[in-house]
Amino acid sequence: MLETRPVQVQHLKAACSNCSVLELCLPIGLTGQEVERLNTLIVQRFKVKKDAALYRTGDPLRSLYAVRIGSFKTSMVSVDGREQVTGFHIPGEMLGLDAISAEEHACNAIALEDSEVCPIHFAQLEKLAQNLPSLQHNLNRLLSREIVRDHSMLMLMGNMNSDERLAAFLLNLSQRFSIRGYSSRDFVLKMRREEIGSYLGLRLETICRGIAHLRNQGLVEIAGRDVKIQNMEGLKQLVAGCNRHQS
Amino acid sequence: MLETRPVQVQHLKAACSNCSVLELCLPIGLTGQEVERLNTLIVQRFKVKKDAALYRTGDPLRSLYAVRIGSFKTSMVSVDGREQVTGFHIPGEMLGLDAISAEEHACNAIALEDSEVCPIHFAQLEKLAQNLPSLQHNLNRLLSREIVRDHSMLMLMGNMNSDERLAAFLLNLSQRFSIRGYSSRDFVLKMRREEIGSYLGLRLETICRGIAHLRNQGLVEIAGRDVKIQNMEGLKQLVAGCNRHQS
DNA sequence: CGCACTGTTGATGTGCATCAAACAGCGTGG
DNA sequence: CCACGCTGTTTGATGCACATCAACAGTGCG
Repeated sequence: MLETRPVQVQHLKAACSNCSVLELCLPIGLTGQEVERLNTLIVQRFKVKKDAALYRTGDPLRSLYAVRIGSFKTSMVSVDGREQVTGFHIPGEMLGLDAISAEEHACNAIALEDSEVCPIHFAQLEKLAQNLPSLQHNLNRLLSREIVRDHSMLMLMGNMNSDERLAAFLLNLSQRFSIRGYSSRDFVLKMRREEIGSYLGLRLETICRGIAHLRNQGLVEIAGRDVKIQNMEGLKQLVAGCNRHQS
Repeated sequence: MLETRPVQVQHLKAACSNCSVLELCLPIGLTGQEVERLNTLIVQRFKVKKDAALYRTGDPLRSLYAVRIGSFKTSMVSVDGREQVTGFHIPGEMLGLDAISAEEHACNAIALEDSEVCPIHFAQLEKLAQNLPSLQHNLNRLLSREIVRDHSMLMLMGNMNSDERLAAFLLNLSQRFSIRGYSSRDFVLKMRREEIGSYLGLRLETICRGIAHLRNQGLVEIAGRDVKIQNMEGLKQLVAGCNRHQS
């Protein structure tokens, strides 16, 4: 399907090698034989119903999870019940990286729709990675990429106003859908306004108003959860002042 | 200086095995022999003058850096010049983890005072980690811990008011100094009010006012950059509603 | 169909940003 | 030695962006 696919994997049936999100998760850059070995880690994929938890804060780390189908939010909940959404995850993205630190999950992962994941047994993954340098390297990069992403979110929370945050959010989703092979201009939000708000450090009403602002500027057309981006460049300009740069 | 290639740990002069921050960085849990091998990665420690950059955004990743003496801030700068401080780093803490992702640094690291670091050549570290499972495990945990820390910051930015943020900041520093063997009630801020503000998503004036509030409540005594925590429990209660918990 | 959930829009309030001014510390040079 | 400028801190006055409160409309599911 893609040129990044390693050789002779077409007969593998159950895991990474015929997984549609192959190139986005751990196996990228591995040879067919190496993928085959990674394959052995994956006991069996499973489904998670909408609104069900894939894991919860404090659950012991058994596996990392690659999202195959559907989408998830990860969130922390304070003792007084306030939720902070820390991320949204679409197919091809990894869940559970924050659990490696203390060997227990540090957030909740909730399915935003009926979804399916590839569990990757972590202890076995670490063991296998000892013998597969490129697998280890990919895991390192995956962890580091999450750190970079979080730092961008801190920049957003610290320096952007509400409209800029919303624009940045939509652009980010757009890019990730694009990488996945979906339309970058036309997609569906699987999360509620309140969850977007929590993620961006805003109230749900502010999200609604931000949507209205972007619509009035002709940048997007958003009806309910259906998004059409009408002026990608305009959106980028809106966020432009806040991107990091050299020096 | 490329001095010794010693065989026994007690003879080592230049690296991990006699480093005062040994237990906090990568070598934790390694055997003496393993530390010796890690040792070979460290070409030579070096000093960074106050206000000088250890690295800058876009610099190629050569090494990770363990802070030995002094302190650093890491920050991203937007094209219109606004700075977002993404972290402060004291001795025993690692710098440069966000560079693994793209093999170039994603932020600036600036010394807050005259400081000293241990560079750890990353390519060699990865290679060595192939043969030292516990070293690889420590690196994984280090990366994951940074992710957990960033998620806590997102919670802070999304859900806490200015006084709570400041209290959380002081408590966090206090705990880290405590781990390092320094006083948890009595320490010096090496950064300016403006940098604290950037880190917490607030203006410097708001930091000053927050300090006044905490002082008026008898929680702390802060004069310039000298901090004395007078009511640790009170500070914790102030932040309490915002800590993550099970479920 | 009806009820619960989600989203939209308006009116009002407030926490923090912004603007402004004074002060403290500190090194420099007359 | 003090005068001076520079940087960093503190405190006050004012304004604004977003939160909060409230009413209502749209959506979907039992």
